[in-house]
Amino acid sequence: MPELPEVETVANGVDARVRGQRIERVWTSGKPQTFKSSEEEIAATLTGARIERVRRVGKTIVMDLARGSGREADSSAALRNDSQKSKDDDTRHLRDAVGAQFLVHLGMTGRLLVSQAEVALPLHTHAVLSLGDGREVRFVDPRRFGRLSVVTEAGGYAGPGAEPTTISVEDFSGLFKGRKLAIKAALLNQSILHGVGNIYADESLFRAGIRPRKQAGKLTKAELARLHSSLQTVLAHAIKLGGSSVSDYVDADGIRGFFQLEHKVYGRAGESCHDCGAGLKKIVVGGRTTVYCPACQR
DNA sequence: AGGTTGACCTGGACGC
DNA sequence: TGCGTCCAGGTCAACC
Repeated sequence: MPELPEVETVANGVDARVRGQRIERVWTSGKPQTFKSSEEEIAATLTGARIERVRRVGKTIVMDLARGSGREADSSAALRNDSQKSKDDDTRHLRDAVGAQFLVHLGMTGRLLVSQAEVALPLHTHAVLSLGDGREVRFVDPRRFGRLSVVTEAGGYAGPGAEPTTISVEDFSGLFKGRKLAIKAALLNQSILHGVGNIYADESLFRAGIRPRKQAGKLTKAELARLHSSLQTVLAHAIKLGGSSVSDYVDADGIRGFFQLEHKVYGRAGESCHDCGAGLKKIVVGGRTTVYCPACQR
C-alpha cells in the first residue's frame, strides 16, 4: 500500500528489469473497475511496444512506450540521420519517439512484479505483459483499488499536482495560501501536491512540529519552511531505505522495504513520543486516521 | 469553488 | 477453531 517512496522503489526496480524489452502479448482479467482505459485499448497500445523507461509521477507508475518493430523502434535508430530515409519514416519515428504511456496506480494493495512465465500466477492477478525474453510483468491487486490506463496524447502524463521531492520552498508555501482545510488534508490532496499519503503526511508534520488540524492557510512562513524541509527529508530517507512496509507492500523483487523502523508517529497511537515521552494521540482528519504528539506539535 | 463524506473492495488482526 | 467486527498507506463522485 504505497505512497511516493514505495511507488518510486517499485518503478525503479521494474525499470532496471524490463527497460528495452518488447511487450509481445497482453492478458487482462476483465474486472471492469481495474481498467480506467478499456482493456481493448490497453492491449492495442501495449502489444508490440518497446518499454523505453519506467518511472514515477506522483503515486503513479508510468511506463514510457515506443512503437514500431525490430531496429526501427530502437532509439538510436530513431535518431539516425539517414539521407535515404523517406519523409514518412521521419514522421513515423517522430511519433514513435513521443509514443504512448502505460499508467499503473497501485491503489492500496497493488503490486507490480517481474516474474518468469513458469512461476504460477498469484491470486488476484489482473494484467500480464509477456516480454520478448520469456519473463512477465504482472499486476496483482487483491483489494482492486488500483487502476490501469494508457495515455496517447502528446505531452504525456504529468500528474495531478506539484512534485513534492523537488518543489522549491517558495512554490511549496504558495500551494497553501488562503486554504481553509487542515494542513494534513492539504498534504493528502493529490491535486495540490501529488505523492504524499497518510504515513508521510503524519511523519512530516511531526518532524515540523505542526498540528495536523491547523488550517493550511494559517501556517507561518517559518512553519511552511520547516514542513517543506521535513517532508523532503523524510521522503528522501524513505526512498533510500526502499519504502515502507507495514503489511503487504513489496518491490519488484518481492523484497520488503523497511522504513517502518523509522516511523515516529504513524501506527504508534497510545505509545509515548520518542522525543518528549508524551502519549501520542489518535484523531481523524480529512477522514483519515492521524497520529500526533500533543506536546511536540503546536 | 472549496471542503467534506461515504463508497468502492478484500484480507488480516483481534475479541469472544 | 470459528465467526463477527473493525481497520487499512488509495481515489473519486456526490454532497454541503
